[in-house]
Amino acid sequence: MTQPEEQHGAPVRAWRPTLQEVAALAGVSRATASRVVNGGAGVRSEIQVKVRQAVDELGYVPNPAARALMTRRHDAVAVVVAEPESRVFSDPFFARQLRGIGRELSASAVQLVLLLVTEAGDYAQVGRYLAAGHVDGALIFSVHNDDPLPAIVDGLGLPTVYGGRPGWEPTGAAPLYVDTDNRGGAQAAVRHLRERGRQRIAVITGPLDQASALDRLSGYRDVLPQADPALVAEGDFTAEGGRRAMAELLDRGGDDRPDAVFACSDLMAAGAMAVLAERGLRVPEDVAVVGFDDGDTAAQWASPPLTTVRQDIEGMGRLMARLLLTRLQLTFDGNTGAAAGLAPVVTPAELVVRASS
Amino acid sequence: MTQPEEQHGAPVRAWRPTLQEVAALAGVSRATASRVVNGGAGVRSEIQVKVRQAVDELGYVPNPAARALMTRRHDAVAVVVAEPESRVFSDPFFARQLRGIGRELSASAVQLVLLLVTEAGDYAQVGRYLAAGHVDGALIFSVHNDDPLPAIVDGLGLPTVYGGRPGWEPTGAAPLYVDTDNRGGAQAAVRHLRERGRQRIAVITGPLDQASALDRLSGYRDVLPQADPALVAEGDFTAEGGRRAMAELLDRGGDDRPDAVFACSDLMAAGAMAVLAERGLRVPEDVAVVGFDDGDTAAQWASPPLTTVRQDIEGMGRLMARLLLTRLQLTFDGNTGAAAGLAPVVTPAELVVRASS
DNA sequence: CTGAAAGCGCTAACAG
DNA sequence: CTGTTAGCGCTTTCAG
Repeated sequence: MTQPEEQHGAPVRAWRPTLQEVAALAGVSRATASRVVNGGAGVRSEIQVKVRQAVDELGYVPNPAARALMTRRHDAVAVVVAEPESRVFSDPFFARQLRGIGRELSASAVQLVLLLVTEAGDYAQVGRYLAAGHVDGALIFSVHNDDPLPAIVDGLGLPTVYGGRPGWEPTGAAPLYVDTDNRGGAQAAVRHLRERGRQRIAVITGPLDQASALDRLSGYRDVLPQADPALVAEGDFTAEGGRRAMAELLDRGGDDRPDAVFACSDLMAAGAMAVLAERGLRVPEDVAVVGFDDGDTAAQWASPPLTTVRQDIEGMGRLMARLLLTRLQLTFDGNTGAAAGLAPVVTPAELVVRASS
Repeated sequence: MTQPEEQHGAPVRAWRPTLQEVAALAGVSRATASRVVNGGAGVRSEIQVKVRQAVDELGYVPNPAARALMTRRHDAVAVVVAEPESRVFSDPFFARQLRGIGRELSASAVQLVLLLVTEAGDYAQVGRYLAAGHVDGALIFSVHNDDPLPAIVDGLGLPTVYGGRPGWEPTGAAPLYVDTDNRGGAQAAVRHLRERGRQRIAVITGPLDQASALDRLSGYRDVLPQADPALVAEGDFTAEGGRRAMAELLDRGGDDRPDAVFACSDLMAAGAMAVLAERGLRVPEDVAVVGFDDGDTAAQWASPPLTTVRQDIEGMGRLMARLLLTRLQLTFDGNTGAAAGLAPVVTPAELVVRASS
């Protein structure tokens, strides 16, 4: 008996059948067995059946390490999420995008490997992981302007798709990304407030080292180029940040307070509304509020329900995955992708009017 | 020239240095190079230096596939999340636990592979993935009573830790899990409402095929064994479910409506509060509300702020990871773990009183 | 259409 | 302490 005796019920299946044994049982060579396992192209169907029987009988599952060693493919992609301010996960935005990605990948039997960057030191670890060639490609989120990741994947030549337009100057190949029309959405939001007759429209921005935050601010400025600088407060996409920014806006103004505020995320809008409530200001009578995201929770459960800019978040996730997958396919075929007409995608952002404005 | 000519800036580093070349450059054998790369135990420090220089010079990174083929370890664990009702990601609960797990694993340089089960068919895919031996262990969340996953990992003998007590009868070894004191927390919540003088305390439960939901309901019944059955409504942990359940409770009662409600998740509490607001019922004057989770968003941003049962969500995630890691270490040492005194952990749940009750 | 042979890059005995 | 020798399990030319 070579198997160690178990002390408990669950048998640790330390030993797993190999292709060799499948071949032996089916009475064919390893090579043929391999062909069948990989689709069976060019194998007599009679033999295919025998091999598949053997596979079932033995419960054979290919060893991915061995396969990867040979093929240099892993059928896995990394999703890299940097959350320096531990923001990502309190925001449903990312979660929904992740779901879209998961759906799309699992349809192609490609594994999703989630890499969380929590502390600065993790960048090196993630870099090593990617450099080791664990995965065939990467999806990278919420890149800040000083983010080391783009340089890393660029240096590695790892096929990558970004979530949100990366704000850095492209050095090598043009980056592939999926983004919302942040600027257009912001314009629509601000225009809406103006059309409602609001005179002093404030904005609570996201962190200004991120392209999405900058773009939304640009949209605001497009519509209100002459706006009082005191109407702009920087937030960080979190509820707490929205809270702080709103308080700041109110404290600044004296009695010339804003009569509307465009918060660049729903979470910040929620924070802002909490402050307004505390100060006895009614929404929308005294101050109209518009958010951005429509990532369910915040917008729909706020009272009053939040007017916001909707993006198809899950769809963006799917798109990212799809883009990467075709890029990988092309790479495998020896094409770099850019040549094949792969290009960034910008999805529309649509204003949804509810009671808060 | 064997390397394909690049059409674009980014060089695809198709070729990567192997241990062989590191050894050659350092003037030692592969074996020695390998030893150095793996810590250098028992190698003259003089040679270690030479090898490390070669590693740096060449930018060598070990090929994980080759290594796994040999060692049968992957330094990766799977996190399996089944979200049949697409609930998981709208709930900050899971996200925070994930963060705890990520922190703990990255401290041990163990990779986190996220497996999302979205549709019924995905179970087979996840099963195959786990069976293939991609990972050394698994963390499994939100097991329902008919969940096929426990049987799968059990059959595979894959070291596993559950998030939340699995509600099935243990067949093999006793399952390892990390859970909150759901029952105790629920008792505290209901007792609190009773002490506040509430007479008709309703409960909005979670999905009753999940242990956590059942345990919370048990806590309610512990305190109010004689409660009117009409005061119990089944929810599903989502805001929308809470909404429906609350409406049901109000419609049932006639003018004998509840004067308090214990919602078994914050999200459901938020839904319930929305319904109460719509019907012109004040919180807490007319109906007191208590939630469960304290997963930031919902509880803190509700108005009025929600009284709820707090659990250390991130800590639970860390604990799960830690438990699995020590279990893996033991497995590697040839021990099954149960023998070594590894046991489930139940963390405390503490009532946090805010304005809603 | 099938089999034989040659590794992919690495680690783990086993000698020296 | 270090090198030599065998593979891990799989795919993939290349003959037949």
